[in-house]
Amino acid sequence: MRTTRESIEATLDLLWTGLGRPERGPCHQLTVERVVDAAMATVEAEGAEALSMRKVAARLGVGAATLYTYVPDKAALLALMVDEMVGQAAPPHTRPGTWWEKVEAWAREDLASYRAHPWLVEVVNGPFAGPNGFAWTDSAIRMFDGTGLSAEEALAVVEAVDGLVQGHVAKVIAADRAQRWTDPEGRSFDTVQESYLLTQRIEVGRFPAIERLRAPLSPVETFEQALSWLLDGIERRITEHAPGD
Amino acid sequence: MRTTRESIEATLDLLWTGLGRPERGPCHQLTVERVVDAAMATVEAEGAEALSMRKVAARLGVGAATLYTYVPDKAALLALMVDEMVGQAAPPHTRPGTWWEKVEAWAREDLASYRAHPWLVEVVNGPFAGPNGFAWTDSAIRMFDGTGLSAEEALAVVEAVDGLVQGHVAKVIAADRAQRWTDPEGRSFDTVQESYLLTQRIEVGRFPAIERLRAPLSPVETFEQALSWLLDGIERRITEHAPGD
DNA sequence: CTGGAACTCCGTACACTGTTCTCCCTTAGT
DNA sequence: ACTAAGGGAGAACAGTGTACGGAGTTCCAG
Repeated sequence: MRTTRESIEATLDLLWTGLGRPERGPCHQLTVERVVDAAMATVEAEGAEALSMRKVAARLGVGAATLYTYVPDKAALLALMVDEMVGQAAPPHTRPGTWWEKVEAWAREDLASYRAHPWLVEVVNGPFAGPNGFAWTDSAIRMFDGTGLSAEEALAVVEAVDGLVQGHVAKVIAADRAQRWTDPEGRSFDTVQESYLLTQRIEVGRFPAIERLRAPLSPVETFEQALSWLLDGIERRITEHAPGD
Repeated sequence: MRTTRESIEATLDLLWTGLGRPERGPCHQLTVERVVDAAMATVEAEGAEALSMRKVAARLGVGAATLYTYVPDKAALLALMVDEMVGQAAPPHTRPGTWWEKVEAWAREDLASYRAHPWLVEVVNGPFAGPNGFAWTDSAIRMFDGTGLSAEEALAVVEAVDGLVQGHVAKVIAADRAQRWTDPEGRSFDTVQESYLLTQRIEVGRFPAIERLRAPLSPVETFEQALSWLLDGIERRITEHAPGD
């Protein structure tokens, strides 16, 4: 898992141009695409923590060391997986509606995609940018064509919304996991922790503001609120900035 | 790293009441606090990925298996570390100024704290809530005393801002790392990647919107923008909701 | 047609990881 | 003094990423 300069350039080559045929020696038995697909299948089935080179290799019917013919690193493999995943997302600027509707639809879809593929969260903020990532960012900036925002400002807005999504993703996924987990008697993690706290540990009056809570919002509802507030603020910025546009 | 019901309850006991003296057998050589402190020292010095039970044990001059007398799990140790860290943060509602100023100050300090202790990011969204976490949340809700917001809404606002912070934290930390990393010739990761892309791979016209970028904002500047937009939206909500308050 | 260079594939090995088992020895209560 | 509870820790287990070296394959130069 160590990053050397050689492996950086090898990874960038892989992202942008793929792997060429060898000029001598035996033909390739596999392709980079097949390796990436096998890695995606494993991670989809078993989660990010269970992704290992040996498992990917086993899925391809190949020795573990063979993967290093196609991919310099596990980090490079992850970068390829992320770019593949980004490539499957719809280009945001082609959605119908106003900039508000485009952003809202993209943000919701983004959250849903993270929930469906939780492994992405732990991996998406790697340092590498691939062609699909660039194409996506390009399209995202164009969501604000016609609003009068500069490209710089549009990118800042995109990163603001993306930041909000990613921040809530961690909470939503944690909540998903805490509900899915069950002990031998079938109780969820939340149930166990809540009953422990209520019956045993928390004295009345110790946390007065928390006691005022009656029906806290779910993480997804909180996300929807936060998104609308942020979009409100951005709208004010846009109308102030270019009122005649 | 497996979570069982026993280990959940043991962890909760540890968080809320600590570890009692043994009634028989030899005295404890260590305390839970010393184990947690040693773990914090290791993680502070070497990062989250390098934190291992053996290293913590070595720092205490003790065998690795001994730690399991004090702590049921690595997960429990991490939960204790997080609660300890949260306990060091200033209670948000005691800051001076309006709710806006309190939130802004807290958010900036939060971001700074994550940058100073990047290991927190990967660990803070665990399922466990300890006494310091509860106290902090309680204090955070109180930032909105006098605004007319209900406790539920106040909590939603807090989580919205926290989500924004956490989302940007990942980007800021990634940027920090990419700048700190250097190859044998002293070039940073960004430099290597950028020169690779500019000189070799990206044809003019492929990403027109990105080409319009002249001086993109830094991650921290983007965060400041996003925060002010979000606070704008929240202010609108507050004044609409309780205009006479 | 024949080296030999270049290359793929992969068994093995190394230095790690979290955790359990088992044994020894210290300690407190009776 | 005796017994049982329980702390301390060495060894082991099933994993991890990846470096190395050897075996076998393919192509090109002579």
